[in-house]
This record gives sequence, structure tokens and C-alpha cells, in this order.
Amino acid sequence: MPHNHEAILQKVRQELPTDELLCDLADLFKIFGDTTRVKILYALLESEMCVCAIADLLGMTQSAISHQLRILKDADLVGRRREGKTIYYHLSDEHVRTIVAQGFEHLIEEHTRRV
Amino acid sequence: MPHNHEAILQKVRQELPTDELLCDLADLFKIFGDTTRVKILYALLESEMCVCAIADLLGMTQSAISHQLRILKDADLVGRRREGKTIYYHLSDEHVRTIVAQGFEHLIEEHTRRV
DNA sequence: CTCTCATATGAATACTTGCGCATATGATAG
DNA sequence: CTATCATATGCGCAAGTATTCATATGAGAG
Repeated sequence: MPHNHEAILQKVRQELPTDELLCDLADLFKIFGDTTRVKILYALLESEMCVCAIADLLGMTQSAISHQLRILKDADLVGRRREGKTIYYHLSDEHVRTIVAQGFEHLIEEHTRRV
Repeated sequence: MPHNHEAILQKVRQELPTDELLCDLADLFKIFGDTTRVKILYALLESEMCVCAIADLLGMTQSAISHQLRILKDADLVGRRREGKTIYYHLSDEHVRTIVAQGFEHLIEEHTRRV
């Protein structure tokens, strides 16, 4: 007969957040899970930048950057400011710094464990 | 003529980590960016669990869970322990807790801002 | 050895997504 | 008004990926 794990299942089921919340969480991390977006966020850690400057920096199309900035904006990870024809983007939240920093720490630990 | 942003570009270029590091970081977050994997990680926050218990909990195939666990294992986010025929998975790292917690905080702030 | 339970894995499929092209919007200058 | 610079967006394609099915591996019981 298959083995039993009802006891643990009950306990975990109680503590597990709602499906909706867990999906939102995954969606948030999905945004960090793309090289282009991570690069943009990292650049904005240093300074606010306009779209074409970011495109220059990453060697990509203005269109590609605009698409990604829209995603970051929809997630409230960046904000923008207009100055004439130019639009400057900036981080909207200190959590970005913390999340990125924690990611780094894990990478470093993972790496040192391998040595 | 197009506007100039060489000054900022130089500064940002200096501070930007290597491409490889940024890719690794994105790859790490990519792992958190899937509902099934987030659920698994959240469950493991509460207790170590065997594969079929997780499959039960999420109402998914044992195969699907196994595939995802492999990805989590390859990223060193979970470890495992054998006990007879059963294999118990557990979190391998406290950073998982921190990263998830920060994600939550952002979601909450984002939500309160909207009200 | 065989049989069964627990888990892992390869293949096929359906779905998602990042990118560039072409074009639209929006603001300023003249 | 028109022309130009900066940015946004719809479309199409190529690449990636999460799932399931079928099957393989691996451990313990008898």
C-alpha cells in the first residue's frame, strides 16, 4: 500500500497562503527572471536613465527596452518622469535593492559551497 | 540631433557587474518565477516532504513535481534525504526564506499603494 | 530471483515570451 | 501647420518551458 502523509499534508495546507497570493509572488519573481530586465534594474540602481541610454548601454533596440520597461512599470518596480521629449526611469522601491541583494548572496554561497 | 547621455553611460558601465553574473542572477529568479515551484518552496518552508506528498498537496502529477524538484535541486535551493524507498526534500538555504519574504513585502506595499 | 512502491527521466505537445520591424503617439521647435 | 526627436505599441516569429504520458531506475519485501 502507498505510504501515508496525511498528518504533514494537513499541517502544510493550513499554513500555505492562497493560490492567488502565490501566483502573484511567482509573477513578481518572473519579472526578475530575465537578463534584460535584471540589467535594466541594476543600471537604475546607479542612476535614473532615459530609454535610449538604456538601449545604448545594453546594445539593444529602443523597442525591446520599451517593452521591458512597460513590464517593470506595470509591476510598480520602476517609475518615470518626463523632461521635455525625454522620459527618465528610476526604481520606485527599496525592495528591489533587497531582493537583488539576497539573490546575490545566494549565488555567492552556492559558489563557495562548490569549491 | 539625438540627445547626449555619455556621462551617465560611463558611470553606469563602470558599476555594472559582468554579464555572466547578471545572467546567473536572472536564472536564479527565473526559478522563483513559476507558480508550481513557488508553492513547493513555500510548502518546504513548513516541513520537509516527500515527492508524492507534494504532488498530493498541489493536485499535480508525481512526474511534474519530480521535474520541478530537479530544477530546484540543480539550483541548490533544496536538498534531499533518503529513507527507504521514500525521498524527503527540504530547503537547503535560509536565503530562500529571505527572498520570498522580500517578494511578499513588495507585493503588500504595492497593494497598499493602490488603495 | 520477482513484485511493488517511490521516484526519475525522455519525448511530445501546448503554451508562453522576448525580440525586432514597422508604425503610432506625444512633445518641442520653427 | 510641418518636421524631428523620444518613446510606445501591435504583430509575427523564434526560442524556451511546464505539463503529461510512458517508461526506466532503484530500494525493500518475500
